[in-house]
Amino acid sequence: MVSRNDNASRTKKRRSNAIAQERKAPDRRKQVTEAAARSFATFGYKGTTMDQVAKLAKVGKGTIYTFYANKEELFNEIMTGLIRDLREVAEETLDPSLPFADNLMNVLHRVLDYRDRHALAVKLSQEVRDIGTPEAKEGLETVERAIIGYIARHVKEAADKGEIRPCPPELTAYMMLKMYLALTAEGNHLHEPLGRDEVLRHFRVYCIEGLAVR
Amino acid sequence: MVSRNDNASRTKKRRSNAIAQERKAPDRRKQVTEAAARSFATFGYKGTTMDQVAKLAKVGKGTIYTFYANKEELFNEIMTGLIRDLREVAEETLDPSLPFADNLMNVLHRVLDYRDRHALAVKLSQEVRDIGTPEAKEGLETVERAIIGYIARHVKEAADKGEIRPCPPELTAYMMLKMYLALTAEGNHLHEPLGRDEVLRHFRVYCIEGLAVR
DNA sequence: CGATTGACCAAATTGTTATTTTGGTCAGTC
DNA sequence: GACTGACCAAAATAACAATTTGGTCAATCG
Repeated sequence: MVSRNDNASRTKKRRSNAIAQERKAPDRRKQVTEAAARSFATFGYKGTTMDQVAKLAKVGKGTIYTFYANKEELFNEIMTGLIRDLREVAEETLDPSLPFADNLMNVLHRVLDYRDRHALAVKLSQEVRDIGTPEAKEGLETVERAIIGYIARHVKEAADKGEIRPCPPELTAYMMLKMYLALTAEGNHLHEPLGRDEVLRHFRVYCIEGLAVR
Repeated sequence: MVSRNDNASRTKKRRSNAIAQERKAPDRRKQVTEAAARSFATFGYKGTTMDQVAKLAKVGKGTIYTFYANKEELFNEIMTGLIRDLREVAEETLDPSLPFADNLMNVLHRVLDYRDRHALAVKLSQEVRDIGTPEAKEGLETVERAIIGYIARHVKEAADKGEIRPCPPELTAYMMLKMYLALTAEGNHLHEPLGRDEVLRHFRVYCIEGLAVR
């Protein structure tokens, strides 16, 4: 449990002037983090060994532990990065002058393009399904909560502005995520995998406009 | 695989005039089937042993095999019964003179009351989640397909009549089922378990009316 | 005589022990 | 002092023994 690396992950010191990072001086931390991201996305949490990460990062195993106290912390960093990336995509797509529904569709549109970004989530879902790795499960739930929280804030805002009907924001965000997953999940033999445009079109109908004729 | 019981499940012969079933003459088949239904709902597929069923049914183990060739066939009968019951509830609730949306809500209303009828499905879902019993998984998928097929027929009909927007019936039915499960699934710590009325109210919004203001 | 039963058996499951793999450390190298 | 990889305890896996379970059928019963 305890180790000399209690504060390892918060290593801020990057001495040797930050600007002259130009050539050489391989950034160990980046190597490790990227190798880990690739490995987790390819082999899942269990399937990723620290030796594996070290080899992929072309780094001695001990080096990993100068940045991350243990495997779980390394995994957390990767998952946090996923959340950060998603939020970033959303943030730079959102246009406050547009209606909620348009923003929703635009963000969806962009997120759907990051198939590789999904690779991690897909692999982890499969891992949870097949062997139920607790760490993978918890990681995914953290991402879900983050996404739901993010959507919920915007739903509440839109509801307050009268752009959409009044509705419980959290539950609505939850339903949106579920619909998104139902439409995109390929591990489902109940319906064919849908193309990006179909996903968008159907999401609009089921979520925004409703089935009722008007 | 093969056995003397190839046609066991299709035992139709119930000699000794069918009417005088009044007293005595314990109906072995019924005993077995009901005991199995109770056992599967309580202990799941794996947790149910043939000895257990025999004891519950107060019947020798061999007797079970005069009606069902094996455990899987017995399980199938139970699952088929569940589908039949659900369809029956729907059928006797449906009123052709009412709009699609009203019928949908009415059926939902009635189905939500059969908590005990859900017990089997709930137990099997849990079993699939926890230990992934393939038979349980397949059984649930059969039920899902039946429900989706049933809903899809009515969706298509309603769409043809112009009662709802045009939409792919199968996919729409699939989404409806997913929404229902998302709203009712209690194994979900992402949101509180909803009461019957809340489920109904939200289902109407998310599925029929949509979030858009009109 | 056909319906019913429970001891019986092969196969699958579970419990147990031996072997290997893996997360994490740290003395030594560069 | 950043970095490494042989090293170790603990966890995972494989190999094997003991138990349980699905399914059978000769014997029994009504």
